[in-house]
Amino acid sequence: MIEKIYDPKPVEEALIRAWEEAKLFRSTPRLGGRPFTVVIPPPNVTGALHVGHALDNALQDAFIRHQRLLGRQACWVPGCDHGGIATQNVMEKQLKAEKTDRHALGREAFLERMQVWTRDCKKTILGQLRRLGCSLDWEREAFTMDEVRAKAVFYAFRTLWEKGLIYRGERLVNWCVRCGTALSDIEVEREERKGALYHIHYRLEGGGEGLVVATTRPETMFGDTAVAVNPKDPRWKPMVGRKVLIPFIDRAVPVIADSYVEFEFGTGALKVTPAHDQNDWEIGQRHDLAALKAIGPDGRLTAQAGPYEGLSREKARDQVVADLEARGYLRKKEDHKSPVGVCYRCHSVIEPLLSLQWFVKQAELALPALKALDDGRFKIHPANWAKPYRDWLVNIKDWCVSRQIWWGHRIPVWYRGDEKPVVSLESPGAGWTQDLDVLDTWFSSALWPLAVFGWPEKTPDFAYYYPTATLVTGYEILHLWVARMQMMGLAFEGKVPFSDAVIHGIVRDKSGKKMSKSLGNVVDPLLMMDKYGTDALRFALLAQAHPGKDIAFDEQSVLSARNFVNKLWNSTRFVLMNLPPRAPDGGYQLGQLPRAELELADRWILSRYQATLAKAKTHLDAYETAAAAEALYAFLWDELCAWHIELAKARLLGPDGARKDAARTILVQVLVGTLKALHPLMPFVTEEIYASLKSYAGESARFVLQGGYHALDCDWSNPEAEKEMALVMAAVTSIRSLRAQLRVPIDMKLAAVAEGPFAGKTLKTHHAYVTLLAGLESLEPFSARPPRSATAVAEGVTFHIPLAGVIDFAKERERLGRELAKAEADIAKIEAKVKNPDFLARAPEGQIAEAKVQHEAARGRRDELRKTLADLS
RNA sequence: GGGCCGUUAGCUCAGCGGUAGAGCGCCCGCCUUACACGCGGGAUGCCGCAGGUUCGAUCCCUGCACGGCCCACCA
Repeated sequence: MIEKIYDPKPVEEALIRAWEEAKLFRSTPRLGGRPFTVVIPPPNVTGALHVGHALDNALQDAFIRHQRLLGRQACWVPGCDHGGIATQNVMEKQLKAEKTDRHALGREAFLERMQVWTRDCKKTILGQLRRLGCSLDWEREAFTMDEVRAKAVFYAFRTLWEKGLIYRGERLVNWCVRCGTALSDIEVEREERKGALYHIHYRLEGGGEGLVVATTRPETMFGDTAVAVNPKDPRWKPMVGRKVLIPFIDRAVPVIADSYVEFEFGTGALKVTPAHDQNDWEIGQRHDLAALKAIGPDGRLTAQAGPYEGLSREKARDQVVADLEARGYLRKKEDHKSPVGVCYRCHSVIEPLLSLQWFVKQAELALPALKALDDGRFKIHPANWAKPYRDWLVNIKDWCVSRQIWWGHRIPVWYRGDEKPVVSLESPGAGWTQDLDVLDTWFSSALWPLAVFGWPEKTPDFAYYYPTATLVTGYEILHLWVARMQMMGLAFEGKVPFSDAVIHGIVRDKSGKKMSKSLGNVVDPLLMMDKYGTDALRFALLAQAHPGKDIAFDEQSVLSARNFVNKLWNSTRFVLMNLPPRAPDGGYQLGQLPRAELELADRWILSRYQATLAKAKTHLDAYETAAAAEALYAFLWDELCAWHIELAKARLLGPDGARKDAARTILVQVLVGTLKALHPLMPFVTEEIYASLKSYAGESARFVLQGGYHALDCDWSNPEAEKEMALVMAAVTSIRSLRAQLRVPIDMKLAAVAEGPFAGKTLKTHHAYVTLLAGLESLEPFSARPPRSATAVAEGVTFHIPLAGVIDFAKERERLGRELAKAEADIAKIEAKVKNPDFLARAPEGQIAEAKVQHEAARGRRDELRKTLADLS
């Protein structure tokens, strides 16, 4: 450990191996205390991990390590999700590149290929999680489609079926033409697309003017089974009850009255296509209309469309519009923007399609989840996500769970002729055929916290680890996944599957845009780790992960974090350089310090140290990594390194003895304590450093996690020392500022004279601090102002530094002028308060007293500056 | 249409009732032996707009504007 620069790669590799060999993250059921259990949001086996995963898992790892350091038994379960449509799409792309497709391959062969792909992909993903430093219990690896999970899925399906909560029926569903499958409502995203509103003339049956409907989807008109108008619309009232003819095919449909229709929109007349529009479907239900399919599952027009049969939706629209126009049916075409549903996996436009699907009834399942939220058994962090979560549960609709793809859990229902279907994992016997569909991938995901512990078997693991503690995930799957886990967990076991959900934001690119392959703005976490080290990437992400907020990811932040890692490394290097080769028996302990005799820098840093550890703990308890990171960063860099280490140097370089040992003790203890506090955020460098420091701290644990957080031997908080040190710091800064602004070379040692109300005490006790840090040669109490001197005014103390022949006094006057202006601005602000009778009458006493002190101080400062300026003129 | 979040230094973002903060960037000076992945110093802000509450508001309340996200059946 002597390199000037920390080299992460070899350290990380060695530690990953060491942790795993020591089974450091292994958890088994044991007596006493509830464990802190977390299940990983299983990444889809679609490829490699992205920065979003890095954030999600870094957060979980931070929380898990934090709990372990607090002494809690913790368990973090790894695994992957088979990822249904998403994964099948990846494979289909591969096949396409090979100029073939899944149908040519056949179901069996296709699934075999999927298995091979899955195996490789899991390996990649879990390897990446290892590299990220994730303290997962590797022996618990689970997969949503492995044998144990398949049993859970079957059991869940059967139980819901038996309770009458699963049914099969022909409904209007969201159909993705490209993926060739139905989707649930929440798998449909809305996108604003430019289109047109077409005004189309429908003639009256038997002659007559008829009416004009307005539609964005003329190609669906072959599926029309009515035209609807508002019952209160005087324009169309006479038409109600008559019949109009669909252009080209001349099929007659009734004009009906339904209050769903808006007066103002379009022409006030709506063509009703129950088989291809949700609203039309509902109107159809109310009026007992037939649902005619004009578009098939392949996205092409059906025989209903007569001459247009076989055309794709898109081509049909163009053709129909052209023909309408040619034949004089098109009365008007206006630009129209409307939100259309698109597939969340492939972004092609969703076709509402009438088809036979499996559904899970939701209303009944949602109630316990609502109750758990309302009575606080389930908490969402940050809390503002609770409302959208709640609203969704309240307005929940039945969940379409069947998918017309191959990759997934096959629906365990078997059919034979007209017999009643049988729910079974295996074939019930000869002649039975299984349902061709598979279950929505989110069905198995919803069971994840149950299934990873062997449920529905009553395993010891399940008894011990379920329910879990905290779930960490992004807000984009709050409904898709979080809500469904709550529903399932409560439905099957009567307990919330996790008591807390931590909802984080999305990692976006530098300019705030969502990362996507097509935009080419994706950040590869592996590349970041290669360049800057894992700790740097983790720290950069965690330091920006404010609850629920998106992160605009800039590589610069990783570089800053890398610098911070190096800062920690070098402070350790410095401390080690100043320690004897071998640690004393029992190490350096704070308890051995002569408390009463500690010098200011020590009392101060211990006070700050204690406050910082408390702050970091509070923030991590509340899942706020950014605030914890900031507190530790500021403490280590701006307090420990910038001031305390500088002040300790004198003693460390001096003769052996009690003073040196005190300095060593404090440095060792504070550094080890800080490093442990940082460990959840950056496990590698802290582990590495701990190994070389622990003996000096009198610790024998092999790894940080085994040692637990540093416990303080007593209360080191010391407001007086903090106040006094602030004075020293202000004094040093003011002299440094003077030097810098007047270009006094750093190696030129200055002789100074100090005066002021606190000067006596400050000088006497802390003479050495100011002398050392401000580059003074001598510092004498004020007896008389030396002639031709520059002046540094800090709060409560004024330094006069003779500099005749060194500096330009015109410049000094200028500088003092700036200082004076600042002082006067301060006074003005404070006076506005102190001279306000209302403030004096109504503000709390402490505030008034404080303001008066500030006022006095500022005035003293101003007077000092004025006097000095006068002397120089 | 409903809801949520944001609007603070050039950029990215903290702070959320008592004289405006960080990181990066910028300017000046330093290889001062832990660290140039560093050290010292400096500049920069109508804290979105308008009202209100308060002795006092960047912070609380109400409107408004702009941006983003989620939900939603105007074809």
